[in-house]
Amino acid sequence: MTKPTSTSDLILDKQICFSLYSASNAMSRAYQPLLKKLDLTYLQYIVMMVLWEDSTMNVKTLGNKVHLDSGTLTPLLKRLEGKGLIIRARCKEDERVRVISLSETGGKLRQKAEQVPTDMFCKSKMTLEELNNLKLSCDLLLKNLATMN
Amino acid sequence: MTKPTSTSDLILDKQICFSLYSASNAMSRAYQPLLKKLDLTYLQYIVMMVLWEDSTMNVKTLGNKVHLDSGTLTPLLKRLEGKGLIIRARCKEDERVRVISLSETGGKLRQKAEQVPTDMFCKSKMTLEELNNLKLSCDLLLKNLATMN
DNA sequence: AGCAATTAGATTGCGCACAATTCATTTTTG
DNA sequence: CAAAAATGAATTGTGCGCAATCTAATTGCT
Repeated sequence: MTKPTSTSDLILDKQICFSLYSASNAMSRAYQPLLKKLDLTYLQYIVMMVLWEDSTMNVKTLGNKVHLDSGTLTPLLKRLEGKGLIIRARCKEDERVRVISLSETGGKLRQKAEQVPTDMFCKSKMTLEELNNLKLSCDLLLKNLATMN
Repeated sequence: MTKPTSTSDLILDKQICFSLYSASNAMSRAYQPLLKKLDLTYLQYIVMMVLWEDSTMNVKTLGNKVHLDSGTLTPLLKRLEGKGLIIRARCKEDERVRVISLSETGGKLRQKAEQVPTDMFCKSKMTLEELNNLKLSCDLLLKNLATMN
């Protein structure tokens, strides 16, 4: 992940991954004051966004969309259920499957979230080109790292 | 953080931050098999790297370098001390200050880590240009988000 | 000197991430 | 059709991140 074949690559300032990691943490921190108004964490916001697009979904499908597994999602979904934003039902045809769906309250929350992306765009102080390039790079890296062992 | 002024910006595929977040998670996951040989987590590896560059440092300075505070670092440093990789001393001149220094064992671990950056570079399957651009974008975003409230 | 303000770090509590395991329910197969 | 394999989700345990609070030591102020 660092320019190879120098005296040593174990130098913090050379670490692309560390930049990525720090930027991701900073991003999550920057979201927090905006999401506090919605009483959501960043990941909860992401999950709600998925459900605002498609209001019913099992845990597996959701996990594929957000690149996370039940170990992370199950407790998170229980919390969203506790807030009354989603309903965690069982699938009649296959009792193993947990069907997640948006509740009335959860649907209404969408309006309050509409301003969040614009606010974050302003906070970033970056141009659309820069941000789009960043997104393309991240998507490529994600894809390359996913198709491994 | 998303292209503004469309019907709705609350679409997962438009979310730059979600790409960043997912790439960061994937990166951390990809490091894990490499770092398992060193018995280090990703953040522990980063902290060790800082100490391999400069073997003695207080918690504050370390925190500034890795963009994290004592809430994260104190327990992590205790774990590294538990593994015998670092020493957590007190500063004689100012008893509040915790002086972190590399132990003999911690210093020796550097050799085993030398191959990690190259291995990660291969895993990324990206060019140096792409990675450098990604790093520049991340550093810029981090800087812009840091200089806020 | 004496007290307030500041500073460095530790602690607490919550919510992720994620590997590993477990459990229950299908599905496959001999 | 019964045993084995696979699947979807839940559980367990560890280690972050981070806000908020706390403690102890130092510095500033009068």
